[in-house]
Amino acid sequence: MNNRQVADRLHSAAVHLLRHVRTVDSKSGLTASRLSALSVIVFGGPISISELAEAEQVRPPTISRLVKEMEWEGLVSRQRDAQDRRVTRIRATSKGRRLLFEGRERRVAKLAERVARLSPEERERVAEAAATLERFSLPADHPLS
Amino acid sequence: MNNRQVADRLHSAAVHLLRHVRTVDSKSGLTASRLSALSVIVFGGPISISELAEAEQVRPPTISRLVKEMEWEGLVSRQRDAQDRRVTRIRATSKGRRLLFEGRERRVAKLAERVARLSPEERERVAEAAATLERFSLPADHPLS
DNA sequence: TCATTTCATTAGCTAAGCTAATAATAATGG
DNA sequence: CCATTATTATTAGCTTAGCTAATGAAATGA
Repeated sequence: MNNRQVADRLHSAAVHLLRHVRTVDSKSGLTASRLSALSVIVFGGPISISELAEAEQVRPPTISRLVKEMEWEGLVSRQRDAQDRRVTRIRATSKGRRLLFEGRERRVAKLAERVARLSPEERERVAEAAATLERFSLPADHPLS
Repeated sequence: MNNRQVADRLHSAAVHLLRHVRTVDSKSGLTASRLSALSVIVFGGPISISELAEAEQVRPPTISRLVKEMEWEGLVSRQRDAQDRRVTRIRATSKGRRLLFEGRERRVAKLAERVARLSPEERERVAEAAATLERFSLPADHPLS
């Protein structure tokens, strides 16, 4: 299998994998985008809008609105940076942290059902590849990398 | 690594992988959803709206609109089923086939850049896992499975 | 036959991406 | 030191893609 074929399979698998896990989101109140951003905020510490946008590979206005909504819902809070007053630092509230873990758990549980169906050999290979993938699909300077 | 951890990594990798490849879509005129649906139409032969919706794991109205737009753009054509006149069969036009291959190529090329950066061992493991994943992230009755 | 079921579409809502324009602040050069 | 430029974030307004509910049209079946 050449690079292109590997890439093609990865692409197709990723698309369908996410469609599959998305089915549990209605219960959690956290969509894929929010889960992902919240995860960066929780684990990547207080972070600015532009840093968050870059980490999430989207444009600042997209994150700006996401944060506004999450703030409204009490999942995150903002604080003006004392050194540079243009910047606001975003951090997760305890409610945000709790919802992240719950929402993640739901998605991951859904996926884990399928992981559990694999043969031990397949599971092993997928586990190894997942580690590699996790590394290579993040931008080099992603806060979680 | 337990099932949950494997699943967690897969989830995270899939999210960022798709964000990454999405950056090339503006040039192709084919978004992720269209690429995916068109792919099912091209390889899964003439197919009804409901079959397509199930294959894509979305609701019929979502596919209905997608097909309407792709038809408008000359990528697919419809034909009433002679046996059951409620059903329309969708098939790709030659333009649709061409655009699928081009659009896919762009996304996949973007991904392949990263695949190419892996060590031979990593690449091998990812390739094997991709095959497994492709199978397991599709519903059992997906036309491409 | 007529009541029910099935397939597809339409209408209308939400979420999440984008660009362009604007406001506020910081940094810089004359 | 002030005026200009650059940076950070937001707002406005557009698009795409998901959803449910309601509707029309065709098939099925009691």
